[in-house]
Amino acid sequence: MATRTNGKSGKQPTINDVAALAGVSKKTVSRVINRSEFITEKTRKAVQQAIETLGFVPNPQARALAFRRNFLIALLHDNPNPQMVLNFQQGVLDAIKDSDLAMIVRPVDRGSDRLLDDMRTFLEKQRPIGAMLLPPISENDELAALCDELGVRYVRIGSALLDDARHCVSSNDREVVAEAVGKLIDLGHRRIGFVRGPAGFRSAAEREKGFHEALAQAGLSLADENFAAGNYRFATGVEAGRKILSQPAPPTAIFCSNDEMAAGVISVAHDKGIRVPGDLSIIGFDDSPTATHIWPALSTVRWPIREMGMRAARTLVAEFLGPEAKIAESDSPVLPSTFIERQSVAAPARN
Amino acid sequence: MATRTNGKSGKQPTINDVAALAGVSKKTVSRVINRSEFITEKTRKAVQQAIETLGFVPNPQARALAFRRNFLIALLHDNPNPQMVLNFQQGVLDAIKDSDLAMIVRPVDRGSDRLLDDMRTFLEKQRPIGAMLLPPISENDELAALCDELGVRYVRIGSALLDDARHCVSSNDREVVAEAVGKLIDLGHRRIGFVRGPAGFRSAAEREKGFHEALAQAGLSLADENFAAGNYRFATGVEAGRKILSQPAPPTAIFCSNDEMAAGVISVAHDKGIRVPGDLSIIGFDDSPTATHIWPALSTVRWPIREMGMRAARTLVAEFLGPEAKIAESDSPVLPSTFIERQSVAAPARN
DNA sequence: TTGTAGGCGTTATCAA
DNA sequence: TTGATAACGCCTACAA
Repeated sequence: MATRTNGKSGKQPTINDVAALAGVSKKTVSRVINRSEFITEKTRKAVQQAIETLGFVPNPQARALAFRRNFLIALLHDNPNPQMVLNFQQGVLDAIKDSDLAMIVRPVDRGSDRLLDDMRTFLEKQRPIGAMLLPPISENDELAALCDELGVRYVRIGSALLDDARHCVSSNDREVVAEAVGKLIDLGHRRIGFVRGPAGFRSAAEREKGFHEALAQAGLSLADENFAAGNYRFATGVEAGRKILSQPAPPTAIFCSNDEMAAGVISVAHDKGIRVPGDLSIIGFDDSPTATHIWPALSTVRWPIREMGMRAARTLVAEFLGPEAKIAESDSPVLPSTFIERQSVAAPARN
Repeated sequence: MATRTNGKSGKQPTINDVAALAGVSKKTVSRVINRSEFITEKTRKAVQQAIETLGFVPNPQARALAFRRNFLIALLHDNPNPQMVLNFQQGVLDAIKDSDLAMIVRPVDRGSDRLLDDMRTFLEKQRPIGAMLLPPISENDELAALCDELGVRYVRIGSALLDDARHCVSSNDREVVAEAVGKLIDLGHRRIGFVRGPAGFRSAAEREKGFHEALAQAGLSLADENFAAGNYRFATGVEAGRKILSQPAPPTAIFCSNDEMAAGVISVAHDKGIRVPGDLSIIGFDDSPTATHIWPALSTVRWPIREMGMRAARTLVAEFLGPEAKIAESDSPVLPSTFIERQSVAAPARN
């Protein structure tokens, strides 16, 4: 019994239908699909023609089986912040839009002791071409090693270079925080508070370094009573605000390591009748929706997260995307962040 | 040449390896994998044994090819709000955690005139078992029809019943808005403003109905000057606030159809020196992160979005999940929302 | 440059 | 209840 080759049996047309219509072998069609070089322009056109008249779409499942690899890229994250995850997804999808790739999303539990096993099962089952690791799990070296072991490409997203350029996309948190705090100093602020992110997070460490760099450059230092450690959540911003703003002579400005904590500090200021920015300037980090929704609107740092998503996808699977997706050797894996000035910053009322 | 059947060639063991080790045919192994009934307990155990010693995991790509169907469920959304999308994803993943299913995510552009074509290509390529449509694209009947045509199951998420119970998961926006506005009335508010969502959105219409229901029940009505139409974005909340709060005798309370617009109204109130909730009570909708990040914290309505994600997955693919995922006939597809009281609501200062 | 034969790992068919 | 054989749709190796 010959393979069914009619294109009208109600099913999707297959490579056989295309081959029959174009009068070539299915291998030739396969070559056209996969952009092989060894094809005469003439046959290529004939095959293209047949593909179009039939509306043929290669079956990804069959390709996946033959290639021993799924045309998927996986996004692994621990939900650092929804806006970021979604913006990143958007960037990835911008990059793979016209390709054969799809994205699967996998939230993971960074705290779980089964994390590595879960990831192994997931990667073995899905066999994605590559995986993108968002912070903070991107900082986990064991995960990267696991990807290597399983032959899954990976890219780690971070606040600083976490790996070599082929495996990393990052922002420049340290630099841009130094710049932001520098602006506070230029405005005349001398007593500047700092709310740190959670211990063990690279982003928290980088932002802290940037803060101290700026202070050191101006010959300033951070007093213990102007420092608080949070965990990037609103509630810890409130705690930080209560601690720092309860002093008789609180600082005239506070740099918070993310917007959510900055919102917490601002809300304490409102409670205490401290005017922002009149009495207190505040800077956050992330440019989250919160930054513009609170009052006054928050000066903050914008991560180019959508661009990072696009870059991550290109770093991972450039050859599956168009030629414009190619990344030059000279392209840095560091995508610069931007300081955004809004209403929460002003010169200090008095010296 | 016989099929390679050694389990040690560095590759994953296949069904052949299992069959060889258990001394049965591969079809029998297949039956065990797929929980066929026509298997002696004895052979079943022998096969199980072999599966475990080999650490065999069925290859999803091969299954997908043979089944002509990918073990995927697709999440289609138009990014209504990141928190919601991510919470929904989380719910879906809760549901499919221990199954063979994975989730692919596909943001779409509701405005694009290629929307239907894009969706068709996507669904034909990926061949997911089912698709989940988030609002507002869930309201698009053509999309649902497309799913039907392609043999892809679907579930539509909405603010009200958009389809029959097998194709729908919804909240009860109308009721809960009526309840929330009822509370304002109980507190003594008589002049209550309303900021509507964008025209053409079912959620906006449902919330509007709920608002008018509550007013009607108390014999009140909405004055034109206390009404504004927004598009769910912060900026339109600001516009609405400017319009409604510029009157000589503005309302003592405003219901906003989502949190983002409520934040805009509150920010205008701050600008004008109108105290919230002293002079003006505000209620939002969504219980987004913004609701707790602004000052004062916003009374709002919480959508059970994570539960809806879980329910959507179960509605779609109950038979792939455990028996506990089964949905009874009597289970309503409506998951009730909850009114959350925070600091933005109080009794009016004077009558 | 193109085609033939065979394999990827699973399920379906139908006979035993 | 089980198994041999043929799909599923595409790709690789090798031959022409």
